Amino acid sequence: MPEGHVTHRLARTLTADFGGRRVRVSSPQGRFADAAALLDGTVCERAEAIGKHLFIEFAGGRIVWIHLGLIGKLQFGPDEPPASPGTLRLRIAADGVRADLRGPQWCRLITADERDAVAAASGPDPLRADADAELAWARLHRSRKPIGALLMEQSIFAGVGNIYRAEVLFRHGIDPLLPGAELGRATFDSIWSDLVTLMALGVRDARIDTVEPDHTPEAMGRAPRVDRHGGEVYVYRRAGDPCLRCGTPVARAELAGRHLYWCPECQPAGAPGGPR
DNA sequence: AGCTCATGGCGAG
DNA sequence: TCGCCCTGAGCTG
Repeated sequence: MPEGHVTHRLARTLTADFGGRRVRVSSPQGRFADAAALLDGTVCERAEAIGKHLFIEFAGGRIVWIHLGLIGKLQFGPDEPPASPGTLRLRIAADGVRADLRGPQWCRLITADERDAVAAASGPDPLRADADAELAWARLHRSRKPIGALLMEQSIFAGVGNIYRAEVLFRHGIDPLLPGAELGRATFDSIWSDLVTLMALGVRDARIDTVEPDHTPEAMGRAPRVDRHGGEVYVYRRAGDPCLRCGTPVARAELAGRHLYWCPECQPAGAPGGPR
């Protein structure tokens, strides 16, 4: 479920549904039972996202820190008995609405100080107004690691995940293996501003769409193909498919422990990228 | 019914 | 760099 657009959207929905309300909190699975008992019947103040971290603040300075990891989900629905309580880590409910958390990487009760420490360790988040892009540039500019790996580092681009990494590199014609130190300032600026735009659209639409109108399968005379993550993309999980710009088969390789997808023609070795 | 994979990240080696 | 954790969908048999 999770790149940064998901956590930001969840924070918004949590605040809208529960902010300022007295809530019921439970952990049918039992793995968060002590904390749930402490929070049950208290007021949920608001929720906030920093990159892929989600913080739900309750009265009394108690904060639930959630990281969904690769498979975690937070789903909303009417307040009715859970279908499979055995996997339900956390439920928050009020006024007939519920939020159900399953399979998170972390779900812990923390203090404001601990939340601040997580925030301090996080790099700038393109979805936050307080993001300092200069910090990302400084860290990236100093590194010999490939830009395709740096884009996955949460201390540089908080909230960016495997889909945005592949798509933003494609959109700017950048060789994923280009070392960060060899990336020009103008290319960095175009990456950053593109992430700001794309991720904000992701929050709005609850899906990742990256394909420009003149490259859509319709415009290119090809069969449409929407990935099961829900959006229309250039290269992510499209290995072997013809590139939507040039027709060259999309390539796939492992980088930073995850599958990376790119077009060998549009992003040739050594390509420094730049605005397109 | 079982296996693999997934928008992630940690700790051990 | 690898193994591991969490859950569920989409395959294969």
